[in-house]
Amino acid sequence: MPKDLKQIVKVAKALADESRFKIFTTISEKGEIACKEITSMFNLTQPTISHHLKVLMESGLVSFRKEGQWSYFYVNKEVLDKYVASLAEHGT
Amino acid sequence: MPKDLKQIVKVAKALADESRFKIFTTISEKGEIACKEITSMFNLTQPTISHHLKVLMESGLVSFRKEGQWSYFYVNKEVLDKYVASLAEHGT
DNA sequence: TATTCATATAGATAAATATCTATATTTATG
DNA sequence: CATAAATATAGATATTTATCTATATGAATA
Repeated sequence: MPKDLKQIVKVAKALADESRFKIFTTISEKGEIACKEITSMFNLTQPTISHHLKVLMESGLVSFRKEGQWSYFYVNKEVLDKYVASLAEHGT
Repeated sequence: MPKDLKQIVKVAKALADESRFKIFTTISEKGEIACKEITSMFNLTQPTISHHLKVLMESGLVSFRKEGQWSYFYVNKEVLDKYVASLAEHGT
């Protein structure tokens, strides 16, 4: 059993909602994206997007940098890679 | 956005609970294991284990074969690999 | 400084779900 | 066939959570 089990499960949880998974995919595809633009792409309110971003951030999967009044979110690839690697152990 | 998004999210959901993740890991490590033995390894009742196995099965991550009164559960590696691959696209 | 714009937070609510107890189902064996 | 053993199902409950509206915070600009 991995010792960072809780961290792994946190990442799994972050990906375990369809809306949030789509948001994650969008961030990944864009490289960097502001909350505003994400909100414009989904049929969800700004606070709901903000909530999902928070969950993604708390899992470590996503980080952000502040630039003026904008927050630009991006995928933290090391965290994703670590999650992927920890699962890949169980594959072929 | 992947077209089998719902399937991917189902797998993510299956892994998004600590107990269930541990059960999954145990199945993977053992190769094949009966419900009974899993139950003996966790501080959860047999119906709860049975519930988690059902969720894992419905995600496709786990399959089983019946042998007499025992059900032997095992990881469906193609499904895991597909999940891992779909995530790895977003990594380095 | 007043206003607008981007994001975050608070609080409410409905839906999902992890867990339990009790019971059913299925298979092996006396 | 009766009993035991392994697993599944039903139903209840408490917790989690996805979403919303309303509001706060912080930054830019007129």
